[in-house]
Amino acid sequence: MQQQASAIVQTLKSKGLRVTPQRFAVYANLLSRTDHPTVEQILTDLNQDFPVSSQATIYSSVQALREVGLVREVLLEEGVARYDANVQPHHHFYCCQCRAIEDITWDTFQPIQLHNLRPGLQVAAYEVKVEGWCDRCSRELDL
Amino acid sequence: MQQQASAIVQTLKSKGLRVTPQRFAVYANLLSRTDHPTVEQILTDLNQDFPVSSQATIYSSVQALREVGLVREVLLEEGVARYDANVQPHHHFYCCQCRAIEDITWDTFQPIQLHNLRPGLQVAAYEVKVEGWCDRCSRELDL
DNA sequence: CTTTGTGCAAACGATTTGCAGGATG
DNA sequence: CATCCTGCAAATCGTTTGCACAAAG
Repeated sequence: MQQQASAIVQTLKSKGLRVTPQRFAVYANLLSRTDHPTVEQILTDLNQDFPVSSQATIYSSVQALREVGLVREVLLEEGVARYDANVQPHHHFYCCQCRAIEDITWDTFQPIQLHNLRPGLQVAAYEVKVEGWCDRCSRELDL
Repeated sequence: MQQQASAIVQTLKSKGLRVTPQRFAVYANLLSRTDHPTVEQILTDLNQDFPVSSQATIYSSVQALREVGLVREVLLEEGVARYDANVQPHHHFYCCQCRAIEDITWDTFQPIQLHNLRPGLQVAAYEVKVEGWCDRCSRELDL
């Protein structure tokens, strides 16, 4: 998932997006991590050393990236949207304790029997959402 | 899922909840519908003819019902929490167009192969989230 | 009569929006 | 140079909270 800067620029252009330092930084940041950060977390990360982007711009960048299919929104807990540059279909594991989110590769599970759904429903996508405790948290809680 | 008023009262009491008109109304309302309403929608529905409850009280009722396991929160779209009195495990279908939510019974799909998950993860629950278009919307959109 | 719930309004936090400059293609 | 983006601040919207009063057990 790691890409050269020039490759990222090409990707953005190929989707018809103007390449700005802020948009580049947001997408590069999302590509470099797998923890599905919130806008707040991206903001903190980007502006760590010196100001790179404002919060409003991160919202709009994420929105733009989402509209062209380079980023997906992940809704697993109340109140915050998280973002993911991995747009390949995959499932999610959510730790109820530390709230970490972990990807589960698509072929971990056998395909769902969508033909068992009642007729009339048109399926665009699906995913399995698994909840529980990650290694560390289950150890700390003695499960 | 339809229950007598007295049965609802019994259920609430058995969970150690004080029975108030507002709490009763919220739970009865959730039991009577399968569309996973938001707090706003419950409020509108309850106060249709005459005032029954305030918004803040619905939030707190839903919270109380959730804590004793009579109601579950459903997060399928950004920005709003929806509530469901069906606490049996089941899956969800979400219509991207009209935003309707429909339950999918648990045995529609074969059990997920949880043992394929990487070791260390403790699973508490899972569900399949299916997205697409419902009958009406797929017809209107000519899919 | 003690404890808990209700309703109002104010507070909050995530997200959106309006708008005046500024940068991109 | 026309278009789109950025950043700021104000606005919005769902949800939470503080508090005085009321109701439940």
